[in-house]
Amino acid sequence: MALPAKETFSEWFHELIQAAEILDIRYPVKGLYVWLPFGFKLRQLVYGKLREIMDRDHNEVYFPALIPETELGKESEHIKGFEGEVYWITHGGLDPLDVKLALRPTSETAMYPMFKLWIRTHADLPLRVYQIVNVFRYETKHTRPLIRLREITSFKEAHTAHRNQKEAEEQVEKAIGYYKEFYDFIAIPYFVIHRPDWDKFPGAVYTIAFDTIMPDGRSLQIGTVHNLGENFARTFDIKYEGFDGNHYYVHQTCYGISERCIAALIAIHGDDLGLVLPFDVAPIQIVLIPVLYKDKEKEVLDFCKEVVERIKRFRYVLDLGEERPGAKYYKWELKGVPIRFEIGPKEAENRNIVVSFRDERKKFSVPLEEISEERIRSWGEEMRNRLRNRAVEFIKGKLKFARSLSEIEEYAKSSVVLLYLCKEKSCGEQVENRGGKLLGWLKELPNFLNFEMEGECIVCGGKGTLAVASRSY
RNA sequence: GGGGCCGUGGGGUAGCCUGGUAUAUCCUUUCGGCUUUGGGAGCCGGAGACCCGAGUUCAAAUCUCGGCGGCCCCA
Repeated sequence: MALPAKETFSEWFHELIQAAEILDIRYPVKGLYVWLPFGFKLRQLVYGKLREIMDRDHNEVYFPALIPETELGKESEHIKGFEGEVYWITHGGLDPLDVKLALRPTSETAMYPMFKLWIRTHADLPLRVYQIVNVFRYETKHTRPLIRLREITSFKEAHTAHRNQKEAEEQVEKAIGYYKEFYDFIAIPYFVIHRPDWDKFPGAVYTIAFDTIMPDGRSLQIGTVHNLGENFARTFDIKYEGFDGNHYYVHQTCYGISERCIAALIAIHGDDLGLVLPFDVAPIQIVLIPVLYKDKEKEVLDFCKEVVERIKRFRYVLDLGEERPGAKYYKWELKGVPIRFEIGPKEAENRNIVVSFRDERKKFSVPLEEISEERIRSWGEEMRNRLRNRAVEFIKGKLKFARSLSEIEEYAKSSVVLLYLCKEKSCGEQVENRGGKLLGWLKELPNFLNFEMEGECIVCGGKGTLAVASRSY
């Protein structure tokens, strides 16, 4: 009944997503999981924010899930990066297909043949579209719910085309801005990191990634932004007619976020009692627990109705179940409900309410008249700030700065390691040989860190930039 | 890529090594009833399991092989 402690992160996470009814992990295919109603609601609320951000200057589209082998294989770097993990449809009924069909591992090669048809002149640019779809990857490593999946069910991928490199660059910056806004909204701290050249997206010119830190000190990539340059445009022959009547290749970008954002949300904010959800994305924002005694039930229930009148604009539950109040507290804490109202005979008599916040778990009384939409929203806002501060403190505690290669080896076992490193591949390899993966170089310093961006390379002593290495998911 | 461990009610488990007990253990869950209700109440009664397939054997949860699934370590 009790959850494993959060210190045993793997077990805690594994049991929490089931106990809190996020996913049912018993689906009989490795790496595929079922979203339960509560989990799906959380997903919809989180992705609602992502959609709101995207809808400002992207159009939502839907492309087919099947990609012919002839298109998937066109861009040589791209296919090399994915060929080991593509699921293939080889038959229609009993007949072998002339051209095999891939279940999309990502949608560049589905979209770009159409981009070629859509883009004719500079007036068609910039083109900015996104879709939220499932993608399939045949993972051979350990699959994990929400983190390493064979069917990623919630891949938000945006694809853009521009007139020149400068505009593509600007789009990369904008994309980073969208993702910052998104992760700030759910109070998840992140690092914005320029991936090493040898670890960029297959077919990209360069890759910027968002990484956060899980409770066990391993890093989790929670978003990527790629500048594709003209690479795909040349392969798929995507050209536009410029002002001068000449034809030019477009410059493209793409950027994505998957349900790993939900994994980060659960893992970073949760505690020993279960989920802790920010007010805006909680499927249930307020729970009312009546404390019923014989002979006084009517007073309490009538007062509950008055309270409900004041909070009906929010997602609330009045829990009239048979359990005792204590059992209900635990149940709704497991589900991460941000605000709890306790209403018993004393409250009914004094016309006040006992309030408790999920993250603090203190109790205090508030007169009924003070319960208003503004008051509740400000509680939600304060809670987001507390969650963010707590997450930042946690992440700072998981960071270590290494001054030597041997320190990297020592620290990487349980922490994320900061170090100065130059861009030479041989120096990067030295770091990776010490355990952990080189995530790359910080594109910008997070506002919660106080470091110089430049320093001596930990390997060769040359000009280095602040870099990050860690064991990663 | 290499190595190891493990599949028993919805969840967690005992039994397996050394095959055989008249009803497969315990906790949780769930259903009915009584009783209770301010931090996981109690009592009574009921429900629910040996991953799949083949083999060995008089007899398989237990031994062997294969499949499927899960976990851990190393690269």
